[in-house]
Amino acid sequence: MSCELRSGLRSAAAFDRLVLPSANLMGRDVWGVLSIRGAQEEEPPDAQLMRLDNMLLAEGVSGPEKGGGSAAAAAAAAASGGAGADNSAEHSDYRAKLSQIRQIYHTELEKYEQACNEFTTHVMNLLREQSRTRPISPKEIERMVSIIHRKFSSIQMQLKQSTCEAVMILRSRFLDARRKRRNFNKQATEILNEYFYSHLSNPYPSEEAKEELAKKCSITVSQVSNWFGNKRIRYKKNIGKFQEEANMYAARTAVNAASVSAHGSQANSPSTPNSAGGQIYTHVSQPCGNHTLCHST
DNA sequence: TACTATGATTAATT
DNA sequence: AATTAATCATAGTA
Repeated sequence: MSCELRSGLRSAAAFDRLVLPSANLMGRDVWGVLSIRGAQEEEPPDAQLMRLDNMLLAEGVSGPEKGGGSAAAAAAAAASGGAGADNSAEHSDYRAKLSQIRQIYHTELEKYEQACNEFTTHVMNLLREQSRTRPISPKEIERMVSIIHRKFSSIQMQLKQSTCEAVMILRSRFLDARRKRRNFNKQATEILNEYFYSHLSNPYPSEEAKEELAKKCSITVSQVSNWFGNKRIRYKKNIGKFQEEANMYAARTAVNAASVSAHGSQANSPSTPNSAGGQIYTHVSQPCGNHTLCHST
């Protein structure tokens, strides 16, 4: 199910330029409109227009200047699953692109509005001229104006639709974080490895520890969790392969541990880095001492 | 290009 | 809710 979706996204990789379909909608036969009798058949899906408006508003494209954007992005991330709830690096990228879209949208919208006004006054002038040669009822003028406005608002809707599309594409790309996976920098990996190997007998950092690591590595807490999850399983699967690494970090942190003992003044006892020279991490879960099976009740 | 390393995601498990 | 195990998709490399 998600495979189809993903493969779809994969192939739709041409999103390097998030260009809205150009504003040449204006070039369409605006002039011909006036001669068209049945301007009524401009399918008037107010519902759809509302939907578009709502979405643009929700995504922070049509809302107030700034501030709505991040909220919308957070909402979007949360809606997707919540795993990528707090990315700041990617977030800024997302926001930058979103504001790009937003800017285009606003410029275009303004252009349309201006064109609409210009066109209206132009037609009015024409009518006024004609009124010298033939009588023109106010009703007719009204009708003309309403036709013009209807036409322009339909063009506006297309703009809104295109913008929505662009936002959707941007969002799906943003959400599929695997696409632009980056390796952590050397320093971050060092820090993580250092922690891992110095807590080899129980490589499960607490929430606070994760936060600290995240800060040190300039990555998110969920990334820290991911890293430890991956590391644990991969280490366990092939301890031999990691032996070298383990020794290296064990030696390194042994030196470190001598000088650095406690830098924060937490009430809690620090994690007491057990120097696990060659210790093999074996799932230290001893919930109920003697019992092999610990059924609740 | 094929292979490995690695970060992210997902379903299952507890 | 946190973790495991499997898997995906890309980055880095031979």
